[in-house]
Amino acid sequence: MTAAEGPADWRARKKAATRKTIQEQAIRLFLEKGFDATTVEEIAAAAGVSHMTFFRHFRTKEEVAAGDDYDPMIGELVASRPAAEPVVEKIRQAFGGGLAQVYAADREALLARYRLILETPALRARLWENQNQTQRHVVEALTKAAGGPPDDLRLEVVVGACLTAAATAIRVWAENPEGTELPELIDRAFAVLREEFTPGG
Amino acid sequence: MTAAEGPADWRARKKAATRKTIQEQAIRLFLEKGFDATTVEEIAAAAGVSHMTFFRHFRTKEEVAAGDDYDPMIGELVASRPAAEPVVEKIRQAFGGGLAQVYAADREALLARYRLILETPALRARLWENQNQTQRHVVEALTKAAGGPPDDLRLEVVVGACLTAAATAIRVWAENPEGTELPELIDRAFAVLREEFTPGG
DNA sequence: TCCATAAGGTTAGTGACTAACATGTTAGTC
DNA sequence: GACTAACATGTTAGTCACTAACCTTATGGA
Repeated sequence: MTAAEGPADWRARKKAATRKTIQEQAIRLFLEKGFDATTVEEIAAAAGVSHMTFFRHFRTKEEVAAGDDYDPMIGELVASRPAAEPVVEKIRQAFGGGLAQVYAADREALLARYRLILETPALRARLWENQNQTQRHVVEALTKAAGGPPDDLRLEVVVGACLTAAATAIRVWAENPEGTELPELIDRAFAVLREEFTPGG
Repeated sequence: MTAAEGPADWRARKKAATRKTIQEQAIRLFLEKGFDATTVEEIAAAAGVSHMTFFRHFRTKEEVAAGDDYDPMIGELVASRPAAEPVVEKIRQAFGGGLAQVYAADREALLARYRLILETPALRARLWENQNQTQRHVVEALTKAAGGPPDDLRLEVVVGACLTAAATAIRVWAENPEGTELPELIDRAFAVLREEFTPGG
């Protein structure tokens, strides 16, 4: 209770704390016993709340493990790149840069989370839904950054290919984290796009 | 009961007939009332079976609407292309060719099914899972077709980009079927890949 | 003091999906 | 022609994700 506190500020903090506790307990249990073998009831109990509170914070059991917290950020990063830069390069820089930070700060957590997702069908499905949503955000950001809406199909295909490349790099990394490091893999994945789709081919 | 009938042949036929009935009734109800508003119990009743029979034929409610019947075929089509052909061209030809047939025979059904899938979150997620599975099949087929396992990341990225391009074309088509026809869109999507990822930028 | 608000709890559902067990029908065997 | 194994299907009784309606509690302001 120092001084500068908004009206209902501590409420928000408490709510965020509850949310964080739920998420931590959920991830812990998922890693310990597997996603399917963990019930929402257990997660709620471990977090000291009722199962309704769980669902007030997360719409589904999948969302707590594979929710997408970074999505709006990616859109901004892409939009804030120099206008003259080619689309592929914008995405590559935005994505690579954003991920490098998470990677440096939290490599082990990122790895554990992705392995969990990749080995759980329900979470994999959810991850793709996220990727598609990211794609929509990026396409929207790029459309706004350019003048009029240029070529919908073109933009969607390019962004889709880039995100697929990035997702592939992450997948390959998670499957063999002892091998090449993630940033390097992302570089390589984008290099493949450039090399493979040349007319001289 | 003519003559040439395998031992347990008519069993298989009856089973296939039941499966087909369930699927037809399911799709009909999904299109009439929406996916979420249709219960498995209703589908089973409409098909004249119990809900257990439904689950013996389809593992989940999603599978009956967004199951992937063509997956093994794609693998074979890709593998049977001339070895010298670039990977992108193999996939483009295999995919384009296979889809053109379905398209010519069943355009309306294809459209209805895709619209249903695209407007239902649960089915969209399932569709992505399918695409990933197709990707695995194609990568496997190509790895086998080549000699040793060349570059895993390279192949995964290329195949992923191609399938994403095809999926984007289908999506754009389903969202606006009055516009450009699907085969044309697929051509364009692949053209975008070629044009956009050239080193010259 | 009293009331509005917002986080959380309780309870009673619905519906997808599973496991265990029962039934009828057909294919081969004696 | 009865006998049995195999198999598609049915019945029943669950578990668990998720929802809706309603109640409780605690804070912050009037």
